[in-house]
Parts: sequence; structure tokens; C-alpha cells
Amino acid sequence: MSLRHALLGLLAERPASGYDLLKRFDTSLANVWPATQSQMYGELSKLAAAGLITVSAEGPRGRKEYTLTDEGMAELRHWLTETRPQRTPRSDTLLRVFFLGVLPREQATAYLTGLMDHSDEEYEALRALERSIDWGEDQLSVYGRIALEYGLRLNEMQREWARWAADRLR
Amino acid sequence: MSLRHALLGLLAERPASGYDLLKRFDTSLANVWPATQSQMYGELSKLAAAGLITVSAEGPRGRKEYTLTDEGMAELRHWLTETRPQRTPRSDTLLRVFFLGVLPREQATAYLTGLMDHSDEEYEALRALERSIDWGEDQLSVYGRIALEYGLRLNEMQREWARWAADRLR
DNA sequence: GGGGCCATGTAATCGGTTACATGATTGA
DNA sequence: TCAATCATGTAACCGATTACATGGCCCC
Repeated sequence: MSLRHALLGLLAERPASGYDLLKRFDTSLANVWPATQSQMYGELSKLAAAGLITVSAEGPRGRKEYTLTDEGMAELRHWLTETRPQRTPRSDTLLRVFFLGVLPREQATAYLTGLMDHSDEEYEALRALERSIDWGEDQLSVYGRIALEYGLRLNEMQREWARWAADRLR
Repeated sequence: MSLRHALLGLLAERPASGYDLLKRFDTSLANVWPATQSQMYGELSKLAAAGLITVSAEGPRGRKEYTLTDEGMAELRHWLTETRPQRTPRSDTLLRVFFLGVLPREQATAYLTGLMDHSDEEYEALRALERSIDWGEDQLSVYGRIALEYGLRLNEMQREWARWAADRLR
């Protein structure tokens, strides 16, 4: 149930409408916690009903601007400091590795070299994202940069691991 | 919908009952694709209904032994070679990083050093797992070892990244 | 005999995905 | 005026989680 916390986190920065949040998701959090439009509007309603956010303004076209309440901020801080991630992240990619034995060796190797290529592409996409962002001194810049570094290192690691694994099969 | 492929993959090695598969999950695939008992029995019924596996024997206590059919093997090969993972993996851990700015700096640092410790523990747990397994020449040994290496490298990377990030906050 | 394990299943709930539906406003 | 964008919502479905439920078999 982390989408609610993602929304609280974004609203901690500044008030926003569902539509605003949707766009900010796509350009920042989508890489670590994808969410759909349907889900976000539903979650915002629930958060408002729970008193963690409130409708602070209404604009044209039925636009509703949400603002974090004190309770919402308390919940956000609680989530950050008192709770630990509990679910093991699922990896579709790694699951396949377990079963590569049912393929002829050359196809197994092809899977691994495919992963190398994919890691390279992801790495470059993150570099491009890094260049496209106007990094300031604000908090989301500082921590967003740290999260992006994680992605860069992850893809480097993945490429080297896939190279090692492909070599090992020979 | 990867649980079905995980089950097909395990049954490709040898026939097994739901109960067998449950235990084999816990000792091998649980780190990349956790699944509950309820889910597995349900999925096995669906796979049997779809003709990808069949009940090849019935034992005491209502035990049903499932065997992969040719269609099941074809589906497994198709999944391995023709499809790519599509969902972005969600990371609860990384999501929090984006919002560390709402905490006083020392608490943000504490979160990162906590991640370092956690990575060390995970690393050691994987090393212990590695020692506890009787690595043979069979396919699941070869590829299981490769998957485990991924986990080791991931945790190493994560520890170094967290160290770097904590330093950066100073 | 009885405790522990083997073995399978159902029901309720939840978070997430896909698709559908609707309409207001703005700017070229 | 009309296309693009802003803006919110509903409904159906699916996979995953939690809890509950049941009973047979084996060995001490």
C-alpha cells in the first residue's frame, strides 16, 4: 500500500490536483512505482476521506487541488521512519534465469546477451533523463538524483553480471 | 502472470504435487517470485484445466502429482524466448528515498545507513544459502547459482550506493 | 492414541490494470 | 470552430494476500 505514501510525499512538496500528480508521476516516480490514472484518482478520494489530505481549492473543469494535512504529514513521516519494506520484490527477469536449462545453450546465452543490451539501453535512458532535468537545490532534486544514481549503478551491475553469466555458460 | 510459468518451469525438471512445489518454492524461487499456498493450488487447477499440465498420479491423502504436457513445455519455451518482462519492478525502498527531504538530515542519513546494514545482512544470508546447497551439475544448480550471484552483486551494489548517498548528504 | 506433518481447498479482501465514459476549457 | 489538452470518474477483471477449514496418514 505504497501508492498512498507516494501521493502524500508529492503533496508534501506542494499542493496539486490529481492531474498534476499524474504528470509528475510520469516524469519522476514512474521508474520506481508505476501507477495508473484510475488508481490515483481512487486513492486520492480515499486519502481525503481518511483526512490525510484535503481539497484546498477548486478550479475550472472540476479541478480539485489537494493539500497535505498535519495528519497526512505525520503518516508520511511515520512511514519513512517506522516501517520497513516487507514484500520481496518480484523479478520477472531473474525468474526466467532459473529455467534457461530447458533451452539449447545458444538460446540461453542469447537471453543473457539480450539482458546486457537491455541494461545498456536503460543506462543510456537514465543518462538522458539526468541531462534533461534542471537539477536545483530543492529536496526532490537532491533525493531524486540519489535515486537516479541507484538506477545507473543497478544497470551497470546487471550488464556485468549478464556478461559474467554468459561467459560461464561456455 | 508469471506464477504459472514458474510452476511450469519447476515441473519441467520433474513431476511434483502442489505440496512438493510449495516447498521447492520456499527454498529456491521465493527470493525472486514469492507465492502463497492458496495461490499455487488455484493456479495448478487452472493449468490442468488449460491442458498445460496433467494429473499423472494420485497418492495417499488426496495427493495429486502433476506432470508437464507437451503443450506446457511449448508454453514454457515460448515464455522464455518470445516474451519480455513488461512491468517495471516496484521498489518500496527507493520510493522512500524520494521523500527523505521531509525528515531532518540525521534521520535521512539513518535511513541510508540502515539500508547499508540491511544489504550486508542479505548478502550474508545469500552466502549462507550458497554454502547450504549441494551444487551439482544439474540445470537448476547451474542457473540457480547464476541467479544467486545476481543477488550477491545486487546487495554489494546497494551497500556501496547507500554509503555514497549518505556521504553525499554531508 | 495422538501429535505432527502431509495435502488440498474456499472465501473475503485488496491493490493494480484495462477499458470505457464524460465533459469543460483553451488556443490556434 | 474545432482539435488538443485538462480533468475526473466508473466498472470489470486479475493476481496476490490473509484467514479459515478440513481431513488423511505416519510414526512414536
